[in-house]
Amino acid sequence: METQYKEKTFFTSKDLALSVIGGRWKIAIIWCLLQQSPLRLSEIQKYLPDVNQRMLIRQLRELEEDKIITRYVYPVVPPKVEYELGEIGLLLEPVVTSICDWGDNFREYLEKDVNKNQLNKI
Amino acid sequence: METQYKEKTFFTSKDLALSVIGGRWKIAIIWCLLQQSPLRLSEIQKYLPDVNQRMLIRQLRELEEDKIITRYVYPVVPPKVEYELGEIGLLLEPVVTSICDWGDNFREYLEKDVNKNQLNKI
DNA sequence: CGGAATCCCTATCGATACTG
DNA sequence: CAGTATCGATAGGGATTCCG
Repeated sequence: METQYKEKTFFTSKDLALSVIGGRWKIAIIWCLLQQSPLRLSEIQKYLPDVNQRMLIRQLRELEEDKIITRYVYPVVPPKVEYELGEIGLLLEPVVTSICDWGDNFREYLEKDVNKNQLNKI
Repeated sequence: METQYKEKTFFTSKDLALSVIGGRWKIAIIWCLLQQSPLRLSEIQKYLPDVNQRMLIRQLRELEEDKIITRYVYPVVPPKVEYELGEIGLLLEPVVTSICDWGDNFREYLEKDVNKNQLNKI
């Protein structure tokens, strides 16, 4: 989902939003930073073990370009970098929450389905 | 985002949700079906001119497998097929709404930014 | 520690053409 | 109309190495 909003002239709200948060791991990253903030790269990696480092860094860069997150570099040795949600990024909380809520519903729905199938087998 | 929840044993709610609705065009498709339902393939294409037909069909199939949408085939010539949100799919309305709302906020945020930059140039 | 860089492979995407 | 088929392009991703 690397269509940048900067390149296009017109967007509906959903297209604009999806161009920014539609990336493969972006919602997951934002979820992390809503759980705890700021986070160092290595900490995000612990939250998201399935994402390889290169991808994670790419997605973090894109989010940074779009001002969703802020990246603080401390000039120390060894390096210390912290990521944090910006003003507009924090407003994504309802999006993440509604997705998690729906996930809960979907899980229940799946379990109901399993029960139904088990009943059918009797 | 073709990690199917069926293959994994454990998921957080967000991972489960993202495995189902995280696909490239799925939120957009669900958005369409919340605007109007049922919709024929050609009608969805009008809503989403940026999505090519093959991708659209693939994503529709995946959503169908996951019971998010229902596909009705009328046995007529020429073919008529209608897509509709299912019970659990309809519950995605808050997700889509919150994304659109955030898109509005982000647009405002961008415009503020433009103004700031213009002021800086004076 | 937090990356950048490289190689390399696969999955997904997208356009076009074709079909019942 | 609602799809398949095909093919080349691109994004995703793993592993490893190197650097300040």
